[in-house]
Amino acid sequence: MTTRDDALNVDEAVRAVRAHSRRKQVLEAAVRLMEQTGFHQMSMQALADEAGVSVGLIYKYFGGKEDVLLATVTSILDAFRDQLEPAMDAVGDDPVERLAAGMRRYLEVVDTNLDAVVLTYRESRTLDKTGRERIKELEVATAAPLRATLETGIASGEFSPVDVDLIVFDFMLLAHGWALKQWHFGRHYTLDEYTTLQIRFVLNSIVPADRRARYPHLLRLA
Amino acid sequence: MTTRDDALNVDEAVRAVRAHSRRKQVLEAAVRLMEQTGFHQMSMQALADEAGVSVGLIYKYFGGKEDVLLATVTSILDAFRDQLEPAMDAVGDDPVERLAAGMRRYLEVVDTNLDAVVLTYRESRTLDKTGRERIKELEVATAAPLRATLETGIASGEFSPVDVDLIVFDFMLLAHGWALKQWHFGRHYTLDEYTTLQIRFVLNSIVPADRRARYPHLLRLA
Amino acid sequence: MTTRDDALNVDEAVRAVRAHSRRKQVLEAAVRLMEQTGFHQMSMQALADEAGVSVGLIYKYFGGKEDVLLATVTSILDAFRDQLEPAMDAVGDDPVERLAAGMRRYLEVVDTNLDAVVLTYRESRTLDKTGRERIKELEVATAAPLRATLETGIASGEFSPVDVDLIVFDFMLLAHGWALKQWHFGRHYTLDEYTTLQIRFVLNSIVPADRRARYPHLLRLA
Amino acid sequence: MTTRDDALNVDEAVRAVRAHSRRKQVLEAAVRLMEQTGFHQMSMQALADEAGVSVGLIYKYFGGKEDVLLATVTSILDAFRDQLEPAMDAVGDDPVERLAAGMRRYLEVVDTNLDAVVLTYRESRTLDKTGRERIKELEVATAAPLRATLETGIASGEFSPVDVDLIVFDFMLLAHGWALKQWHFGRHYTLDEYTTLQIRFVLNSIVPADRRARYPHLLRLA
DNA sequence: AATGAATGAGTATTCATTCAT
DNA sequence: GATGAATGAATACTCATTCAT
Repeated sequence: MTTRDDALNVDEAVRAVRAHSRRKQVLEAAVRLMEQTGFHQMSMQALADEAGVSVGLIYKYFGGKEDVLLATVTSILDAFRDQLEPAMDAVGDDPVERLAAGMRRYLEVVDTNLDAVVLTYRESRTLDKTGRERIKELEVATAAPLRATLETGIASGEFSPVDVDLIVFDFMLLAHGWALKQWHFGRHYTLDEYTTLQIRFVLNSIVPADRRARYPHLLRLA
Repeated sequence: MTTRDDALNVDEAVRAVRAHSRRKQVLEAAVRLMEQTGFHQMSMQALADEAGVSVGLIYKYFGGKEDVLLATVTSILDAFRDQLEPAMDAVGDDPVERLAAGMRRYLEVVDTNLDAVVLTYRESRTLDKTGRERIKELEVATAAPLRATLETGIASGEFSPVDVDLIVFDFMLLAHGWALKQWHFGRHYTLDEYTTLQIRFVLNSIVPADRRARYPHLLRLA
Repeated sequence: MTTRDDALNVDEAVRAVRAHSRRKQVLEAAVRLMEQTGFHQMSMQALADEAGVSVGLIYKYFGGKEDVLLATVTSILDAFRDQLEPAMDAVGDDPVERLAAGMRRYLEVVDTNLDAVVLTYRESRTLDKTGRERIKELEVATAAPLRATLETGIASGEFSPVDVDLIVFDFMLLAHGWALKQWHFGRHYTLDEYTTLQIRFVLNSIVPADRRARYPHLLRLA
Repeated sequence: MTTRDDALNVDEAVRAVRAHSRRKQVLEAAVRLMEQTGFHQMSMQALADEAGVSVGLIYKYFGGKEDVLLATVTSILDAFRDQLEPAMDAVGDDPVERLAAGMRRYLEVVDTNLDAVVLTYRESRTLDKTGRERIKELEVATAAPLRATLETGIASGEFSPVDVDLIVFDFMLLAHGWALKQWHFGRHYTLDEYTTLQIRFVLNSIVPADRRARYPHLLRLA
């Protein structure tokens, strides 16, 4: 490889890094604004001001307003995907413990992205068909680790033979509920309380009665 | 009271009826349109066309576009409020049976208002503070019959001493999930299957193990 | 027909008249503005101001900016179509006299629409395919009376057996030239001089030498 | 003059050549793009891409977008100026032959610059006053050889005593017509047919009847 | 009561031009 | 010399709302 090639590669790398940082800059501003007012109320000018760039530049890095929305929602779902598995691996092999750890981390991510989660529900209809499909795929993929543990646990008897798909989506709904009904839950529970109660609610339903005594820290009544 | 007064009253009554019917006409059109495109995409002209009235007339019956939204969402929540209690009364006094019947009817209402339920989540941020408060109150009020039965059942031992408020909101989330995740659930379950599975999921968690045998029709595995 | 129907028809008629007058109002303003600056330089806001209406209203009567252009150009071509034949009929049956009269009137119309004619050349590429086709058809149709007289005259020997289509287009080019090269011709000739010279130029070429003496008022040297 | 000065001069020469080649590169790209879409639709970015240079560089060689247009149109008119006289000289001294040869070559240049000629008509109003004056001067200068021959011929009796200026402009209009009305003429004639017919049309009008027999190759009917 | 013509503020997007590297 | 990232002014079009009839 010649020096010239090196220079080119360096240039490209620099550009890629800058592009990524610019995108992040805009996406973070977008989340901040959409939290307050929603996607439709957010003008591109306002977005530019909040991000500290010019309007025109946003169009260099995004296809348009809708593309900003898609990227915003996608980046949130990526956060779920990247954090769930490590958290579950950290507690060992017991399916019940793993599931509980996954749920807890899931809720932590929801809590740090409260408005972004709400956004996912509010604005998905705004996206075009392709965008919506992408989101749905990601949402399913996001919960894969929970699904896997549930299946393992059912096979080895730690869980009742429940409908895996339903339970996973149910838990996601309850977790998203922390964001969706924040106006209610936020007034009555801390995140920790909410997490503990929901984990107990789910496990109570799917751990066979004769095995519950093994998980007093998870299932003990308040 | 004179004849003239009577005439006036009749006139007033006629006017009131007509006004009510006009409002309904517009609201139904609004739901149809918002289902397809969302609130922001719905123009007042399109609403007028769909409702078969003129634009100007809508402003006689509603304060503005946002008021149409508020009225739309409110009318949906009213449907919940009006239908839950009768359905529960129809099955007698047993708290478990009553709760199950309430849940089933709740899900039926969700199913006949799929898009309207989604609307509730999508557009609530669009409303002003007053409107949002009104919606939240209604949503809480809507579930009151379920809450009451749950409390009764806990007091009499039919249910474990769970957190009532949480369980009620959890169930509402799961019920709304039928609409919110229709793209997923609609492909995998019929409404009846979804209902049966969710009722079992909830009851499994909150009916004490030693009482479950009494409700084989609700808790028997599929 | 009932009174109600009459009322409806009257309403419709009123609306049609108003619509036509509004369109004319806008088109005249459009010609004034495009004369000065060209189509692309004309903003819809400026057009609205010049026409004395609001921006929104223009969109009630026209599909968009390009539609305004199409309508403008079309209305000019209509003027040609409506004026040529009467002027030719007024001078009787002699083909040479008829042709000369047609040319003269054609040039008068060009002169009263100087900028509009230039517009036709300048902005036709701006129109979409359908629009361009429409313009071309109209332009051909516009010259139909000239074409007919030329054919008649060739058949009866008043004209040499020239290529009719070419001569007609040639004359149109020369007539449009009064507008297109106004910066040059306008400085050297009056409209009347230009007309006389061009008619003589064309007739000299297509009237057989032995018949020229019959038209001293048209062919006499200056 | 020192070696150093020589080196500088060589540098300057190299730079001048490169600059000239760069300009040509951009102008050719500009013609290609404007042919397709017109001046206003051509973005500087698109021009840079088509020319294979960066946007910034265009601003080194041209004052701005309008300057590119002026240079483009000017370069086309230069082509006319450079080619007309040699073609006329090649056929000898006879004014009629010279004029015919000039017309033929003029039309050949039009044919190889079809879109550029149209451009001249379309975009002239886009230029500022100075630019427009420059174009007009060039256009007059362009036809100088035709004008000269016509004057010579009139003096020596080969041509009737016509208005020289008018005839020259008339011929230019007819020649430009091959480009302006290409949509019509292109379908009915080849370039050669069009040329022959137009030359005959003009000469028939300006060569005295008693001299026409001398030019059977130019005036014979098809 | 009912209409729909008219308004004009609001907004996504484009693009000529500049300038740090 | 050469690049292309960054700017921000400009503009077509939409649509909630009003009001004369």
